[in-house]
Amino acid sequence: MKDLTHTQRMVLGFLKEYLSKHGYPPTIREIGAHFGFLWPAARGHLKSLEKKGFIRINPSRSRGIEIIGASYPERKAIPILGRIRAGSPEIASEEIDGTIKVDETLFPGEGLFCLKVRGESMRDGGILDGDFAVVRPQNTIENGEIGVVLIGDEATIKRVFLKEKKVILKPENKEMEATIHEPSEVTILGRVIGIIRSRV
Amino acid sequence: MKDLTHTQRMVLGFLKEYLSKHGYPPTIREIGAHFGFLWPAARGHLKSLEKKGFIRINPSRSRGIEIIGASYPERKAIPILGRIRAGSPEIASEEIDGTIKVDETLFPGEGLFCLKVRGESMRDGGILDGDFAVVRPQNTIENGEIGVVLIGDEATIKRVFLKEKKVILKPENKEMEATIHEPSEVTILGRVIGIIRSRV
DNA sequence: CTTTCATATATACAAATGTATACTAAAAAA
DNA sequence: TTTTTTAGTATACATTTGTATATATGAAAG
Repeated sequence: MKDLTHTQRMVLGFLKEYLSKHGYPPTIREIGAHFGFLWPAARGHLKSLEKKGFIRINPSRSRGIEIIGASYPERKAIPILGRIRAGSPEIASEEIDGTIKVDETLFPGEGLFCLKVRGESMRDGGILDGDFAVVRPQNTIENGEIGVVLIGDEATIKRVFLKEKKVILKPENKEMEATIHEPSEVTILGRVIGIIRSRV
Repeated sequence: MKDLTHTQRMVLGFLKEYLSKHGYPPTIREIGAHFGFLWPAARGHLKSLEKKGFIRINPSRSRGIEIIGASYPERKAIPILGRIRAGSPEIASEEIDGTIKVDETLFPGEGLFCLKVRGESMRDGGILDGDFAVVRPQNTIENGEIGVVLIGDEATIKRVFLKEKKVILKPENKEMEATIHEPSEVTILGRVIGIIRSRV
């Protein structure tokens, strides 16, 4: 996607702000008035934004500006799992401790779930005790990614390496040692695609 | 809140559907056309919906229909600021790079904003490059909390200590040194109350 | 050096859109 | 019964709003 000029970025910012404030987009004249220039100039910026793919202008419709990608982000509730039952890919409702609602755009994908992080084992990787880890369920994982792994009955978050047919689970903490496992011992539940921390 | 008639409920439903589909509300004529009756009838329904408190009609504004309550349910958009202008407590629209929508319950408070973290200075505190820091604006900060501080023209995130009438800004990174400032040199913009990280 | 693009003013015009009023009719409320 | 609310049709009008074009300047690109 092409770069925006300063003015174009400002106009796009105003569009988003106006939209979230009023629930409908501004008119071309309102945009011009906000920035202090005459409105035909605003139209030029809108045309540029459309050409660069940031917005869509519906011809002849008043306020017919759609912000592409962010128009009306579908919000989804991500369930927070207190415990993970061995071998169950689907989420049982009794395991849901609550939900967190976040932008679809921020964490895309289906079937996401959250885990509350316990312990300091991933501290050096920027994952602290009490954080919520956003997990995308998947059966395999790329070498070196942070995954949610089930060992026996317990789910842990570790950086996962695959080496010589062994699974190496490496904590991001200098005081802790990596553990080596047979592939049959561990089950990959998913990849950590995000962290949400609240320290209110 | 008063009950709606069948037609009114239908109209309200269409409003929500149209809004989520297009990103902007329908015109009165579009509402009428959708239901097959002439548009002045639709205006009557809108007036009723407004009187009963379900929508707000902005006079003389095209598509100026706001759905009260239901449209933006218990969710707030937190603006992402690209840069922070010195000395301006209020948020200028040209500085908004986008928004993140999260639960009110997760990050309560008014006037929150987000900053995209740059650099490794808070790495050991679990704040990584590229994270979004959720900031609650406030003028003072408790000793040892993580704050957003303006030095000159630049905003940085540091752990803030107040000691012997000096302000100590301590990076959470063993390779970096704390800096000591006169209180007049620094402006406390807010406290970091959360972190959102997306590594999709 | 010429062309293009970004930015902006100024103006004319057509289309879209909201406002208002008159009228009818059935159902609900007083 | 009488009045109010709901639900329409029909029409006129003013305002809002988008479209288009001519003009100009400075910066960037070729």
